[in-house]
Amino acid sequence: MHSCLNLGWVDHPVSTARLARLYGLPAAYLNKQLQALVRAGILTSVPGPHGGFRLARNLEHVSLLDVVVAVEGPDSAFRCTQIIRHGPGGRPDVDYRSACAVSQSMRRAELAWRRELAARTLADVAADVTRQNPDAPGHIRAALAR
Amino acid sequence: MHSCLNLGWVDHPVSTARLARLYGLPAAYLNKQLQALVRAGILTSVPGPHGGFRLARNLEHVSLLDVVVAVEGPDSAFRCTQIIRHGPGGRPDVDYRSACAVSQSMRRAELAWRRELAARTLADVAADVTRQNPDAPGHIRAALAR
DNA sequence: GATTGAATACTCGGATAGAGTTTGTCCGAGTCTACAGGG
DNA sequence: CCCTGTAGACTCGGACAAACTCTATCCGAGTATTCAATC
Repeated sequence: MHSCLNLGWVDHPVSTARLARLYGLPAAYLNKQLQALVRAGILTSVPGPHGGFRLARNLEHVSLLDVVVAVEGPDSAFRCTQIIRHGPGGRPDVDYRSACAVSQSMRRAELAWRRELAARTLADVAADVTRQNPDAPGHIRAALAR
Repeated sequence: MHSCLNLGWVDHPVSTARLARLYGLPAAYLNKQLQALVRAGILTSVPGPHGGFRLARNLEHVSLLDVVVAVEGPDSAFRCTQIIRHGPGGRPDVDYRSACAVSQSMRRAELAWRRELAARTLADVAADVTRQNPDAPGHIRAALAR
């Protein structure tokens, strides 16, 4: 998310090494995550010299949920193992991921989490950043200038 | 959670082995989780023959969040590593777990999740179970009878 | 027959290994750039 | 002086190990029961 925000301040491709150096991160590892963002259509990659990553679309059109799903995967955090299928009164033909009352409650909670993340875009977060720390964009632009 | 619900149908201590046999679970592993629920004050343990676990308080007074916190631990699922502390414009004296805009948004989403879990008690879930499957309590009582 | 004592079986409780997922690393394929040689 | 070809360096991309968390297991401490011996 921070890398996406940083890319929002500039308008030219930035290499993984440059982005990683901002926070002292392992470049190869960050690259792995950025690739996931490319597969999700959030970033685009440019090979060769002067290449790197840039935003595929405006920050307004990228929700926090988009980023989370891209990095963490599409599976929900709570996974129902259908445990009561093997219990007394359990039927093999019922899908307890939707029928089990416990699973329903857990999914409802996770849905609230996702709803909150979906309602917030990276542009909203960027606005908060500039409000709280107006010279942050300048710092980032300077660090990412060619 | 299922074990707590099951204990809600009976009023005598039930051993780990009995509870585990309901779903074909490893008894020693379930015991570990039940111990966590005891430490959290949700269950009480009774040693010796005819011992086991029983509810420490009524299901109405146990929220899903209580169970989750007892088993998963008190730490939030999202942990801010204060990454921007090492970036340009980062200050060592600021706690970015509360100051960072990204962290704020993630925490807000997790708060929505916790709020949902806190608003729902095990008694609510038990009511759903009896509504959807009225003979489930009978099945469990029969399986857990001395 | 009632009581007391010890032995026994059953329970929880925390310390100890094994699998799975996340984190971190490496090298190869592709591409733009820059330079040198020739026209 | 301009053009073209080639070598080089830089980038992403996916395949490969290490660390950590979660899952699963084992054995010891404690307690109610039960049985037998005694009063």
